[in-house]
Amino acid sequence: MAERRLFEDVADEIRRLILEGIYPPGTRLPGERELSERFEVSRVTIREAEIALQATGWIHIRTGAGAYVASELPGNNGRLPEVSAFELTEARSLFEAEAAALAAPTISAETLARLEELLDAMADEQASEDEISAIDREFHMTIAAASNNKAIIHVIESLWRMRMELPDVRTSHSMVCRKDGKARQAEHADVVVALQKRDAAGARLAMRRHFNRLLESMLDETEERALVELRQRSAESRERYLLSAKLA
Amino acid sequence: MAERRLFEDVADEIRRLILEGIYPPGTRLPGERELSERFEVSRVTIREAEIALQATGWIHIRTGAGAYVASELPGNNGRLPEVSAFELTEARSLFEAEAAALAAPTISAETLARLEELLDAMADEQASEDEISAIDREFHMTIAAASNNKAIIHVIESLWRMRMELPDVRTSHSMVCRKDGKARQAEHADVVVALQKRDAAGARLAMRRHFNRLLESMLDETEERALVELRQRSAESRERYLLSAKLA
DNA sequence: GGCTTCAAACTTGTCATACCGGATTGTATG
DNA sequence: CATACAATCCGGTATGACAAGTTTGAAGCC
Repeated sequence: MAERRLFEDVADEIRRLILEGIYPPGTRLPGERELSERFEVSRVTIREAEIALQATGWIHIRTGAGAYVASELPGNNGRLPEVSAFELTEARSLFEAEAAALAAPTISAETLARLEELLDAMADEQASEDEISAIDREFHMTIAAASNNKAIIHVIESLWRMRMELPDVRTSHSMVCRKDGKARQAEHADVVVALQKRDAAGARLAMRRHFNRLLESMLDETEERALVELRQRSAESRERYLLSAKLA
Repeated sequence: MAERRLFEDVADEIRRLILEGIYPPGTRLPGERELSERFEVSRVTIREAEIALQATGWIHIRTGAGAYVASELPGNNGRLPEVSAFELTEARSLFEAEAAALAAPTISAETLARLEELLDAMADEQASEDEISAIDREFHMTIAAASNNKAIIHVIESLWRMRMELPDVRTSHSMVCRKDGKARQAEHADVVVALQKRDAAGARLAMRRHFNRLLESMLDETEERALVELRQRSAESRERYLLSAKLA
């Protein structure tokens, strides 16, 4: 069970000490030799821990001088913030709609052709959930890329990462997406049609409708889940009351 | 000056080999002993390089089995993409306008009061460029925060980081911002007025106007700087970038 | 023949020790 | 008082050794 590597434990411990303010930003950590005595590990292990911490931006090692706590802790930088599925979908609704509007006037024929291919691919009944998801991603990222703006592409990419990597969001989506295939298909098609017409306002509207429907589905799903829980709980209490009745 | 540490060179080299496809994702790297012979360094150094690569997500070390290239390379994840000042400003124009529109209906009196304070603070003639910049940041982030959507806040925060941390973008801005204080002041005030009226469309428009003016200033600046060779191209860019203004 | 078992071979994990060269610091010198 | 220098501290790297985990293939069993 304790199959972790030693230097990882040491790194976690040092990170903790930094977070607790024992070693505030900018200060110098004890030398490798002193730390190796304090943690009762070899100097090599301390070095490995410090190298891992340096690679992730927590400290910064100066040859011959010592290891110093970074002035700005990594915190959430690079990591994903904890957002709800609602927040994420709302943000995508706004941002991806603008990306589509921006792409509409200048989108190329090749890109439009690719989008149509993706529409067909997604219509395939016997595709797995993962495959569908990959196609969905490419559809949205293709439109984002057509905005021709690397900042926008980066933002939409990071929103997609939240969609895939945050557990709560992932489950929320997989619940909603299961039976919404048809609706999504139609909405995607609407977006493509607007793009084909080079209609910026239309593309924006179609993209917003897509996400707003998703938002509504998620709200329904939440209500449904709450209802199920409620029923289950009342069933339990019913049982409990019946039990006490029997006992009486 | 080139006093880099050995293990960093080794790590860079291994990273390069991975990127070049010599070691495709999922494959196993040669053992530490073999690598130490090939690079003509000790096994300790190889270990340090591999630990640094693992900490940044390039490889994944399995005790007793070997080091494997990560199936999904980190690429730019976490790091800032290289975007131009134009792209960034265009993205902010679209996204921050939507954030303001979203914030307008529900923004609190306290937040509005804080925004007015910030307006006054920015009007201060004798503030340094850095202070102005900090106030500017708080102004935009306060509005983003009022959207009450953590995904949106995260996105706008990362856009601000690009503004501050990408050298090219930074110089572009400092050139434009130097004499534009008055214009910015008025535009910020317009945004606040619209928010006070809980006018979503007005807030969106005011925010777009703010960034579009910035965009035009930057284009002018570019033209001035490289008048001869870039005139043709920047005219195209102007058309291209001002498309987003027309869409409003 | 095909499947299971298990030990040998290989790999990473950690350690102790040694020495080099850069950084710091305190002291002696002008 | 400022400067130069040397003692010392510290990180960087190398070597060799052993512990512990994984792979692999052959022996043995069904």
